[in-house]
Amino acid sequence: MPDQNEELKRAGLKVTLPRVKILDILQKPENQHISAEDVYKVLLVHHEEIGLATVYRVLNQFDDAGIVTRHHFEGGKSVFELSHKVHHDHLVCLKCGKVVEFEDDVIEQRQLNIAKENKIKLTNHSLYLYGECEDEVACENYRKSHSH
Amino acid sequence: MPDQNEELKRAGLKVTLPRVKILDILQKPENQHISAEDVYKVLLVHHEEIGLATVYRVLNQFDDAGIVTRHHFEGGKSVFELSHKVHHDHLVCLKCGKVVEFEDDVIEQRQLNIAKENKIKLTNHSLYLYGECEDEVACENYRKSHSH
DNA sequence: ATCTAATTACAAATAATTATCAATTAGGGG
DNA sequence: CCCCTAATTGATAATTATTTGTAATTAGAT
Repeated sequence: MPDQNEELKRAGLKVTLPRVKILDILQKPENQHISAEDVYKVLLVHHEEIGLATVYRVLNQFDDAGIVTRHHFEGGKSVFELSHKVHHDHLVCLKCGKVVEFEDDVIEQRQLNIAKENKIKLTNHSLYLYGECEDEVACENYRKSHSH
Repeated sequence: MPDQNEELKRAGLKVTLPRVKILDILQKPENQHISAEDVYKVLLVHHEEIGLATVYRVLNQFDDAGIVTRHHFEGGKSVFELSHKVHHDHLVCLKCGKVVEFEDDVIEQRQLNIAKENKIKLTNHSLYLYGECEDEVACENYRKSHSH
């Protein structure tokens, strides 16, 4: 019994094919930050007959259960990633779409200070850095190999 | 000739009633971070017969011209604010919707370092802190007076 | 005052996401 | 192991935020 199933049960969710399959997809390194639409596309490629509405529903359930985290990157649509134990922020290349995760204690601490100064209890935050790879060749290669 | 008109001309936009009116609304302190929908509602209150599509179009033109800045706060819809000369980030109370602008040189500097370490040239970033007012009475009052 | 390209209003289109609901299924109890 | 029921799913309609097409209107140069 893979511990994927355990994770679902812990969240009070029945172990169903759509949920296991979607969890599978999220686990793959190349899908670390993936949109609902793209999850759906991967399912199609695998010939899994799972509706788009189900994908959205399952991702929302995973978000509620803390299994995934939802991000609002530039461009309108949400992307999801498996929740990590440690908090981190994101650095995104706008040309190739590469996402680098980082964590900076100094920034975290300053944020707490700023919230405190303004008498607001911090519940969460979002920090996204956007830029362009300095190595253009690597950037272009990445873009090609990750275009859906 | 108010310098609002100058601002429009500088951007290569004709001085029309919808654009002047919308710029007017954005100027008001209570509308510093306002959605297209809410701009439209304010126009309705002022009995201005300006279509919602026009509001969106004008805000996009203002964004292109650098007159306003678009933000993607939590909750799906974009909000706009008049572009300030100095960069700043935002602290938002999720209960009353109050927005505090802040600027932190230490955070800015760390961001540059992180981008550099990852060989990405930073073009822009978004940092939003979300929390809840510690003064619940003030929070509730703010919410009431700003509910659209 | 005239003319033309820019702009507008309105309706219809689109994109992302959510709700509805009948049909199906996981998994506990017998 | 089978049955039952509540949970889940798929298909589709509905919603929300936003954009686009188009015919009519208007700002501002000539």
